[in-house]
Amino acid sequence: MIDRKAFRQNFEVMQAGLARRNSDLVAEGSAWSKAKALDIAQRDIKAKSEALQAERNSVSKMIGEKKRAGEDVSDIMKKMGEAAKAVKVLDTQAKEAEEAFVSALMEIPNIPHHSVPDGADETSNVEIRRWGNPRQDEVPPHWDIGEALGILDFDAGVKLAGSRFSVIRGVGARLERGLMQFMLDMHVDQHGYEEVWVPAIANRKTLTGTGQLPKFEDDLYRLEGEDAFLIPTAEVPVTNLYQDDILNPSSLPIKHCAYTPCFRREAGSAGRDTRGMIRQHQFDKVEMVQLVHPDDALTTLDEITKHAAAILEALDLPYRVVNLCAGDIGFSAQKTYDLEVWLPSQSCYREISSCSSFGQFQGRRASIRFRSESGKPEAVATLNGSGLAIGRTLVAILENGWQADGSVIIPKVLRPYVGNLERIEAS
RNA sequence: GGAAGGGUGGCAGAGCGGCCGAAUGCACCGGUCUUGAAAACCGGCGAAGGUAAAACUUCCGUGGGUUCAAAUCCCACCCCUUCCGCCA
Repeated sequence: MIDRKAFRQNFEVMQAGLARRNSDLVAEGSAWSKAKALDIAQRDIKAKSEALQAERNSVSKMIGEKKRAGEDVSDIMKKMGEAAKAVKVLDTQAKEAEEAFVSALMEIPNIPHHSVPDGADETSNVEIRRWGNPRQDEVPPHWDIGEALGILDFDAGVKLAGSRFSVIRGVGARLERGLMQFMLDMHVDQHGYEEVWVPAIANRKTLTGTGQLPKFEDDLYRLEGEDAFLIPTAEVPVTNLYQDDILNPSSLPIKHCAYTPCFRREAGSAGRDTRGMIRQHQFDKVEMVQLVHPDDALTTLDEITKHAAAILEALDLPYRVVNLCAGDIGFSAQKTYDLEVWLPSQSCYREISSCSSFGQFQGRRASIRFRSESGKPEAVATLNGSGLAIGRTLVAILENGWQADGSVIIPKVLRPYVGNLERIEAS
């Protein structure tokens, strides 16, 4: 959620920032433009309501005092009976106005940081750096490699659950599990994160705190008969571990990593990546989350990005870092670096990790605060990054490690996790 | 699923329809004392909106109701704990 004081005081600046995402966001009829009117209405009705409440409170107090003194108060009480009704009406209106204002605010995305490049879509993203030597020879797509080796079974996924589900078998399954362990171990042992194991189901409040709700309900799997959803990312439960808390500043930064399955309906991506396991309804991911002092948000973003990149480097997978443009960053994000891994079958880089700073946007929504230097509670800054998406990592390993004889070389650091196996061969 | 009990400030835990945003203890912050610390003593200490600062308003699980006045009374819902049942 954007800061409501800043919304009033820096309206023009924020509007310009928002428009960098998409000019529709500040157009007539947008949540942004509605919010301004709703704020004025809200303040106006509240002032009226509060004045009347103040009067009711003071008269009520007086009635109590007079009664105790034995005086007759029936006249005043009769008069207050009328006023009480008016209070109720105004109070209801004030609550509605406040609610309308807040729900408009909830629909407004975060303001992009000034270091985020201009642009409407991914074509304007800016490459920051590259690592590794991408192979340029002809490599089959991972689904052919995986099926030939007997470790990927897309038909089974369809049979069991539907399209965009898959089954991993044998060494492939062990590799999926090994990747998860390897990534968690690295973040815990070398990057200083505390591992947490969290529910894969979250309630409405939790999903609102990180920004998936109310706007993106269609992207989530909702549980029948309950106001709860399957999580689309570990970011949701892990960040919300601290919802409604006021943290001691000495406890910052808080660093967590977690493995969870992730569930996405992919409502808007029909026809994209329909083959293979690039885009699944269910996938595995190791996520890093940090809660930091607001001043440290951007430096921490660099740090998280390095932590994610360290996994790719350890696996010897070529990648590049991309600074997403204003039109391409997510709803809650202030700034995002994507890590894109080289996929030789497609001769291009594909997203494998997304590292974002949310500034205080989520901190305000989820009411995660710390006691600031002034003694007043202030929203923390939150960040997260995939470290990494496991299914896509498996894809990258299959393609980058593929040999002309059809086998796949397993990266050295993973071998201890798969019984010291050096390569995957057809059985 | 059945039964009982319970949701109050960071925690524990009082609370008669008005004098209750709320006793008390712990924790925390500042001070006295001390070489330093502990103890003891003194003082401070919830959040949100609002304001230049105040005033003022709201918040005792959530939503409604009764009343001039609700943490306190009534109704509904949610959650937690314990016991029973079921169960990885």
